[in-house]
Amino acid sequence: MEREIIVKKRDAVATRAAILAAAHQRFLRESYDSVGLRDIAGDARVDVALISRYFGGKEGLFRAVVRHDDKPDIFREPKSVDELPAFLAQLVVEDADEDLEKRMEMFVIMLRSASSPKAGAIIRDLVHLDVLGPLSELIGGDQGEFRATMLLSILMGVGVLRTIMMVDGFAPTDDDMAECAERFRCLFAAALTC
Amino acid sequence: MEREIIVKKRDAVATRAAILAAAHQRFLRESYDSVGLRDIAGDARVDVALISRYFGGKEGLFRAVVRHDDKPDIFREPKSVDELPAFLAQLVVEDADEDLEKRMEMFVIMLRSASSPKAGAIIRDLVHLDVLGPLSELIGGDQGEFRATMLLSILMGVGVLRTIMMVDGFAPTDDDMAECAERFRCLFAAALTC
DNA sequence: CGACTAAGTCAACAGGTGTTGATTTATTTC
DNA sequence: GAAATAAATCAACACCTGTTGACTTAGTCG
Repeated sequence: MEREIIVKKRDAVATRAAILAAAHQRFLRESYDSVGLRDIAGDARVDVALISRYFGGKEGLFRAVVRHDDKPDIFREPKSVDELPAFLAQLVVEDADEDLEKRMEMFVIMLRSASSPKAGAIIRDLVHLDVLGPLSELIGGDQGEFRATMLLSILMGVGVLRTIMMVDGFAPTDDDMAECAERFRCLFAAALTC
Repeated sequence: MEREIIVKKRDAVATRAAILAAAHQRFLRESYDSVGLRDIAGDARVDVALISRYFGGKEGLFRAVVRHDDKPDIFREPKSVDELPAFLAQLVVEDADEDLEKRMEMFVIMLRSASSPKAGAIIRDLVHLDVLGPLSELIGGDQGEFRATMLLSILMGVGVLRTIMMVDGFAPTDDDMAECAERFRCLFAAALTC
């Protein structure tokens, strides 16, 4: 009986993508310092050395992860301030829409590794440029930056409690999901008008 | 010329306290995985081995840190729901009161290490028992838990943005600190009534 | 086919991690 | 003062970390 050997075609871009995907999943669940390159390499079924080769090192890999995927360009969409609360509420509550969920993942990755010295610097830049900037610009006014920070605080806080601290106080499981969304819409609106 | 030698008295409880204090400061600024026991030992001017001896290991030390200090018993004080928004706003904005600042430090420590596998478990327990429990009990009602989670989300979010992501959008430096506090009071009140 | 290049493998490195045992030193007790 | 006990030190341990260089293999082009 011959043993079946899986021969993987030699495809640089494919393995690069595999590494990137595996790293995304790992960084989504653990912090930068907790994740080892050998863990990622194992998931991607790839030799460890290839990571340092393709991405220049762990830091480069992390940078590639947070820049590559659907980055949190949530606030780059042409959206008026009026519909912002409802949009954000949907973003927080909604569970079905895969696209929105993908976008929230980037927030989780950022939250998880924000306290690591190396990853933190990368993340801080990303927050200022790609999130806080567009959001405060959208809101506008002299209090735009303040209110943008407030909105982002709520967003981050919900993310922290839910996915990192595993608090299930929001419980969008029941059919009262619409009610939950309405509550968040109200809260976001308050943050804008306070 | 005789070299001055500092002879440290052999005091178990004193060195234990020194280790605890050094660990507190380190965990306040970096994540559980980033901080090394040798860093802490160096700060406390103590041999590394003593840490594992006194606290049973790194995990035990971290547990001692988050349990020992002025734990976030913020919500254990007999406080009515009515004055809760103003109190939380003061907690967020106030910079002078050293006591409140000390209490917020525990939140930062929790946020920093929440994503580390080992420290995360310890923190999650702490959040549920010492923070979320009393807070939702204070608020009461069938929506108490939901609203408690909302309040804590804002609190956590502000902490994340400020001390970890280093976003200075709130800027309580100017004399408009009172205005800033009022904004937060309004936001917390909205979270309670939404 | 043969040469060339790109892709992947292997092993080892240098440095850091938390932890433990044996040892020495100081302090207290008889 | 001598014995006993607690406190602190030292050195080493396995283990894991990211990274690098040399090597082997697969795919391609002439």
